[in-house]
Amino acid sequence: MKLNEDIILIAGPTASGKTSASINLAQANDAVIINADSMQVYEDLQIVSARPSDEEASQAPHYLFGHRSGLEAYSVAHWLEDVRPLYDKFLSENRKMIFVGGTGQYFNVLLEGISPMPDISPEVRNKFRSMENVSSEALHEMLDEKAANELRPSDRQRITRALEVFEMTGKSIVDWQSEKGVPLIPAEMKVKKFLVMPPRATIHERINMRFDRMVEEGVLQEIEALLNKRFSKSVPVMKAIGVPQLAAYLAGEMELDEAIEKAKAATRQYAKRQSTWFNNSFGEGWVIL
RNA sequence: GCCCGGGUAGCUCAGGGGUAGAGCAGCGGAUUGAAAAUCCGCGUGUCGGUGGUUCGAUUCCGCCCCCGGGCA
Repeated sequence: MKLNEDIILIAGPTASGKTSASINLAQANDAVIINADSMQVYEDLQIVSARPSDEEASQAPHYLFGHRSGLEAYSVAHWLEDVRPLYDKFLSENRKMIFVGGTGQYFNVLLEGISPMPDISPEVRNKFRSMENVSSEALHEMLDEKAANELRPSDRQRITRALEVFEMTGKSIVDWQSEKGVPLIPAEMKVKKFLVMPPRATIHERINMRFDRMVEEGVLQEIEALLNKRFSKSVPVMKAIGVPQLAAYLAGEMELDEAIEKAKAATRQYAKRQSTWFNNSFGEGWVIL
C-alpha cells in the first residue's frame, strides 16, 4: 500500500501482526521503521519481547530496536530523546517514517508531548525506591497534598514517582503535570494512523502459539543469559512478561508447563490492557485494521 | 457385574431444604519520566439427567448416565 503521508503510525496489542504490517508498508513506501515498544528497545530481550528477528530486520531499515542495555532503566522520556534526532534527520531527508509498537504512552508523547520535568538525581530516586519495607499506604502519607488527592494509597509506583519529584524540586508533580508538553509531531503534520486490532479470540490464539514458538526458538537460553547478568530485579527488563515466569522455572520453583501457562496468561492480560488504552484513546483519526 | 468416592463457573474446588461461592482464567476501566509497569471494578452457572418426597430440591430418596479407585 502506497501512502502519501510522511509519518505512519502502527499501534496495536501484542501479537496483532504489527511487525509484518510495518515491513510491508516500509517496503512499499521506502520508509524506515522506528520502534515504539517499551521492551523491544532492550538488547537483552530479543525472543521474549517478540522483537523483529534479524531476518525480519534486514528487510527494511529498523531503528531503536534492541539498542539499549537492560542494565539501565529506560523510560518514555529517554525514548523521546532517542526519537527526536531520528525524526529531524528523516524529515529533512524527506524519508517516510513508520512508528510501530504497542506502548500507548509512547504514541501519546509523539502526538501530545509530555510535561517538562527536571531529571531526578540517582540519590533521590534511590531514596524512595529502596523503601521496600515501607507500605505504600505509609508512602502515600508522605505525599504533598495535591499528589495525595490524585493518587490511590495502593498505587505504589506513581506514589514513588510523585515523592521523588517533590523531593527533587519542592513542587508537586501535579503542578508539573499541569504544564502541557509539546508534541514531537506537530498537529498540522499529515499522519497516517493505523490501529491493528484483531478480535480478542484471535489475539489469544496467536499469543499462545507465539509463546510456544519462543520456547522452540530458545527463549530459555535467552532468559538464562539475562539472569547471568544479575541485574537488579527492579529494573524493567526483569519485569518483562515471560521473564519472571521462566526465571522461576530455571530456579526450580515451577514446572516448565506451569511457567509457560502463566507467561501466556500474563501476555493475554497485557493485550487486554493495551486494547483498553487503544480503544479509548485512539479513536479519532485512526484507521482500524 | 458389585462396592466405594465424585459429577457445582472456562479450570481446580468449597458449600448445603429457601434458585449458590473462593482462587486462577476471563471481562470492563484508569494511565504524564519503571507503562510488558502500576492501580481500580465485575461472578460470567439448567449445581450431570430424570422421577419422587416437600409449600419449596442444587441440597433428601429412587433410577439412569459419566469419571476415578477397589473387588471380581
